[in-house]
Amino acid sequence: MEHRLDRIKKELHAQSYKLTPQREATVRVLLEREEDHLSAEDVYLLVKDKAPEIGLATVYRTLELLTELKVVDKINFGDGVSRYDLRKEGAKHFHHHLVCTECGSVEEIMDDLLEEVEEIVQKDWGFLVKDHRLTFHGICRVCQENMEEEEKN
Amino acid sequence: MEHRLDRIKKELHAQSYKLTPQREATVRVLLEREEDHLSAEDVYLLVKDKAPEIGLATVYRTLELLTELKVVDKINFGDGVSRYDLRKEGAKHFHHHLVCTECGSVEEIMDDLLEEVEEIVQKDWGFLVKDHRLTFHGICRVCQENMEEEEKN
DNA sequence: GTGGTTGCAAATATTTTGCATGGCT
DNA sequence: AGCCATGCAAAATATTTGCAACCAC
Repeated sequence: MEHRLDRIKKELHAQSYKLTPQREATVRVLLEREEDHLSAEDVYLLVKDKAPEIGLATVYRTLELLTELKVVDKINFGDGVSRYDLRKEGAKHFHHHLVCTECGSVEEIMDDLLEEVEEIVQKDWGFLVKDHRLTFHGICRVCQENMEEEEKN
Repeated sequence: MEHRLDRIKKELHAQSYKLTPQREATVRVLLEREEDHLSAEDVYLLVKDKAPEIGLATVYRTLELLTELKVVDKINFGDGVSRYDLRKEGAKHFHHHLVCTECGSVEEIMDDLLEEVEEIVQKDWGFLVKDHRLTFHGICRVCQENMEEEEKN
């Protein structure tokens, strides 16, 4: 954890930004809740526990900064809210998501899966791929099981 | 064109919705500008040419309705705006996009490309895939060529 | 008349910005 | 002093909702 914070600190410094207490508190929240997909508001509320004086605007500014530095990815699942997702260390690409249309759960997939597809896109469309976003919509294992249960009744 | 409009009309009727003049004008705009990725505001301005009395709220309501009926897909490229994209006729899945980070152009890919990946997801994660969203970010052919030009100078 | 539909205005929600203040070097 | 960063409030954007009026059957 501290190791990743240090890394982020270095990346900030490399661009002559500072790791202020507010920024540190924000990054810590993101590290602690890595599996979640927090909105700016979510982050704000969690950061307020650590640093009660912080303002929402600062959280937005910090998240924007972290997005620029590619420390987080800004994602959007179609509700009106942007969510922020920490990049895995050393990950070349953004990871994928499985969004369940029944229960709304979001599962992450770290495997790349798209290497072949990217090659096709580069070859056939002449498009130089830098990153991707892949989200599957469907029904998660748990909801499938629940639906089978219901059918029995 | 009329054929597709008819189809949409039937789908509306099947759910006891009507194809009002406002809805028709909206659908016509979407059909005419199929290659584009229009925001609600964009659609509104275009529809106003055909039906000047229409209100923005009606456009939003129509687009929401069409999304429900799976006539259009609501997408989001990360700017704060939702865009609406007509489903290709008979398309099982949403098509993919290539977003150029240099010039902002958006190219569409109709090929499926993901069949194998979906099988993996179903098998390894027990997730029943219904649809997907895939967007590649990178540099389009034209911008790549421009960048090569510049390097020569 | 009934029920879905519309336009307008107001309300909401999310994100951005202006500006005076504060902290660090 | 100079500069980046912050908090607050106001502004800007995007979208949704309440409601009276409207239209078609």
